[in-house]
Amino acid sequence: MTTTKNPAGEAAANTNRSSSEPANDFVRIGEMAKNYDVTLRTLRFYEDKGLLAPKREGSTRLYSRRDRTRLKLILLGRKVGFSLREVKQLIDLYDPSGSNAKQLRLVLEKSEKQLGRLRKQRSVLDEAIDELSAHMVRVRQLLTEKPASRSAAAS
Amino acid sequence: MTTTKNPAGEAAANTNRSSSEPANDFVRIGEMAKNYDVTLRTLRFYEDKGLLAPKREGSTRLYSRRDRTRLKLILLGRKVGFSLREVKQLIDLYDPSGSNAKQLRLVLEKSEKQLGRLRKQRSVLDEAIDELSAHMVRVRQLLTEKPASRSAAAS
DNA sequence: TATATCATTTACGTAAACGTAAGTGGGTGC
DNA sequence: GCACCCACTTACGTTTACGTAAATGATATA
Repeated sequence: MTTTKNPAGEAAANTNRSSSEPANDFVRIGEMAKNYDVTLRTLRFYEDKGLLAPKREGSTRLYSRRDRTRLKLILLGRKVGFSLREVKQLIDLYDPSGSNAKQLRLVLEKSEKQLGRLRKQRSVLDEAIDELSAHMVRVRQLLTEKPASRSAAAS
Repeated sequence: MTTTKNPAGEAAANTNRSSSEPANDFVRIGEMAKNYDVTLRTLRFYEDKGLLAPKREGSTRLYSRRDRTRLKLILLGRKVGFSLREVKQLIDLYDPSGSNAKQLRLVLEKSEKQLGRLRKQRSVLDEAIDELSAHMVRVRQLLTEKPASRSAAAS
């Protein structure tokens, strides 16, 4: 009995561990973390927030291909600036496997809004860059001028 | 004795209150907040953090022109993405009124670093925008195609 | 059997920049 | 003399996305 007790009679083709091929249908949390460059904490956190729901073998989490796809979506969502709450909403729409019609439209809507927010962020950023550059120009002038100048470096 | 007791014998040319001209040498926190569009809480918070140090008339804060200049700098710093801690460092450099030499250089250094961070942020943002746009394209395709398509909307 | 590795849960901690409530004081107008 | 407004202080609350113990369980290897 060195090869596990096979607790629930489930699919237990759990041969070698460090196979780098993601051909295994299920991976454990460690692999998952490595493959997607997130921490274990993050994966558990996402689960806690209802974003992931891997199956369990006893207490051990097993992530399926669907879970991996979901994680990819989550990470994409995060990358493009959605909060986890929003990501969850979007994923909850996607998931009911009936992603047929207005669900996609809703995703588009949200995406457009987010796109707007991103563009605005970019303009704010550009403004900041401009102002910082301008300020640097002023400081440089103070440096090259004779040190006989007064304050007046604000605005 | 309807015109105040003039508590400390200080300059008390405190004539009319709602003068919209910032010609008064000292303003109180309410004016300050209005003029720079910040909350009272913010001003007190900045003071608590050592970023501002208005003088007091009794317990009432009075902000001088220098204080206003400092606030402008603070807000500029915040706008270009410095943390309050960083802003404080920069201002503490500026202020010793001996802003002669390497202080300005240091300001420039920090500013260049920050500029780099801002540019990087922008590139991240641009990437996000691109990815979101790309994703939207895919979703739109799923919408225009006959609804006979399968999953595979990730990545 | 002892050890090492990977996993689990619970739960408090962190960072930034204030928001917000609660209770109080000072000065002014009527 | 009371109502108001503006201001003050103290101090806990908020938000997001995890980090970081701490204590324990399960599995594999030597």
